Amino acid sequence: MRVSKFFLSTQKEAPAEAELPSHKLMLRAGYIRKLSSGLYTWMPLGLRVLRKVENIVREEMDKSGAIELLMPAVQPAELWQETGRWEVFGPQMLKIKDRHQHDFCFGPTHEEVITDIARREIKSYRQLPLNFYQIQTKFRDEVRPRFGVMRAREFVMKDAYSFHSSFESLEQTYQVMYQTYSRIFTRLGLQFRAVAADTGAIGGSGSHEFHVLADSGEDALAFCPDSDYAANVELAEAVAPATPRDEAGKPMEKTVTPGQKTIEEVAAFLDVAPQRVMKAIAVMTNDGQFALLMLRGDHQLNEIKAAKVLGDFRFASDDEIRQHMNCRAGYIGPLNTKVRTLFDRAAAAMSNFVCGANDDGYHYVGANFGRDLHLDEANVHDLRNVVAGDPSPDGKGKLELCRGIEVGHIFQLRTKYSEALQATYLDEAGRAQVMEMGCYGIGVSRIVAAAIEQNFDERGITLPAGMAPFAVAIAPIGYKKSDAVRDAAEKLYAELTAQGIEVLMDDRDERPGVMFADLELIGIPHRVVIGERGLKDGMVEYKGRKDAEASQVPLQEIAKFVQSRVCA
RNA sequence: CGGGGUGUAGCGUAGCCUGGUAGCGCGCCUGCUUUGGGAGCAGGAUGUCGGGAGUUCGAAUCUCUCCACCCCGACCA
Repeated sequence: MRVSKFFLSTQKEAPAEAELPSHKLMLRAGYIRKLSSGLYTWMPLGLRVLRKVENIVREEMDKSGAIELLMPAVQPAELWQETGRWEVFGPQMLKIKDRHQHDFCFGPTHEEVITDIARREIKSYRQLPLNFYQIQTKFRDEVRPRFGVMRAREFVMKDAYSFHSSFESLEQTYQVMYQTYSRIFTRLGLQFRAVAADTGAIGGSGSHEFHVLADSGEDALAFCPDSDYAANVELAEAVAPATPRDEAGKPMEKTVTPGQKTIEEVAAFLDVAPQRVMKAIAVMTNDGQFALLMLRGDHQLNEIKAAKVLGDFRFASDDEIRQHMNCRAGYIGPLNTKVRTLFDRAAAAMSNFVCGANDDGYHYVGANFGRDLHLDEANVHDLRNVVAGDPSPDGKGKLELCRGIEVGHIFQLRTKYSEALQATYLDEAGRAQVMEMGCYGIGVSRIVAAAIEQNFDERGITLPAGMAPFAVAIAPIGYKKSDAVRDAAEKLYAELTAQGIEVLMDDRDERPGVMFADLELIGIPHRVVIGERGLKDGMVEYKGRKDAEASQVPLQEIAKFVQSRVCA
């Protein structure tokens, strides 16, 4: 490709709205342009990268035995009403009406449609297992689109759905997908980690997320460097402390703590460590029940874990706290109350602790279970986020934390959708059986942003070879003025192109600085500079995008040299 | 949805508090010179100052209102 025939639209300055390096660079390099919140055009250059990702995903999916199809983006409401998700999915689903006022949605996901295909087309256990996939545009009306294509409303996703006549078969395909995903992210040249995950709204049992590791990632991940344990912090189990509670010390005292409401304030005021203070969080469950969640002062509530015990809940308002506890938030404690109180495992292991006295301006000091309040083991749960240094749940070391960008997610759905939509097949005995299902997603467009988040420097994008928009750039200096330069550049361009290498020839006759800056910004892994200065001695210059120094290569050898670098 | 903020040329911004000529850098167009790290000189084009209403002799500037976008918290690939 020649720059003169292509469309580069680089910018020196990034729009003010962009925060993340990947977002800024994608805009500056002219990969994408924003149309509206969460809606982006893939410009010619960015589209090449997106297609690279798509193709690798497609190749590996095909290799895994999955079969590609393409479902409609627009879906009728009836199907979603069958599974009950027309209501459940909520405002994230873009609902639209056709000219007959019939309800449709722009598909946020395709379980309903594929399961409808399955129930119509699959009759016999002999046809199973099957794994269908598509690469397609989804729309989710995100509460807060951000970070460019990282969390866009319209995005490209690879989604696969498998159907099985037994759970064992589902588990097998799940394993195959796990390995396929690992291969895909490896081929893309990304640093990633697979973690055990919460199954969220889609439901089902087994689930893993694949994360590209990046400090700007929205998810916190816990992993054990001494074993293969890895889980999203949402899910990672905080095990109960191994050491037994200390003996109760001095008798409990009610202490004045005027104006000291937060854990930090109370701890500082009483001159104790925050982990000796018990934190109370007041919530209202969906059925209107008021409850207290007790945590160690230095720990954070994990709302997903709490919801598993309580069902959906929200934080109680100040009025509700006053009504049930007869005191302000900040002075709530577990003593002398009939309110339902749940304790985190670590909170339940505290002794001689500080807690609110359920009396404005007072805390108890030296409180102890057994002596001062009864602890019912049935009320002890894992309610907190793990922190670095917590023991690994597999008992093989200590957890570390890192951050990641979720780019893939695999689920064992089991029969949630097949049952709702009556997707059945006939087994060996001729009886109708509900199919087992799995589903497997990859955020294709998100991968591009995540990859850049992991691969950039002060000059621009440094994408791995598998994703780069072009493999090689040729920068001729004095393209119009010097016959020697132009001839050498044209010859190299023809030679490399004939080898099937994707070359971008900068024939704009721009000044060198402009060419270098552009070619580095847009992330081309290999660059050949051809100028009269070098040609006098029969030399041209080669520089890898991540190399510190350029090297001189004889003109006669440059084609072979580049070829070997590209194929390395 | 709640909280905070911003809207001035394609991009980045000054001006707003204290009302009176809309300015700068980059980019763009023309010409000449230049050609190994975002060139120099000369000339040029581009703004309903987010929309509407109000106050005022006069509004980018003050007031109200709507809209859009961004940032921080609950969802997801």
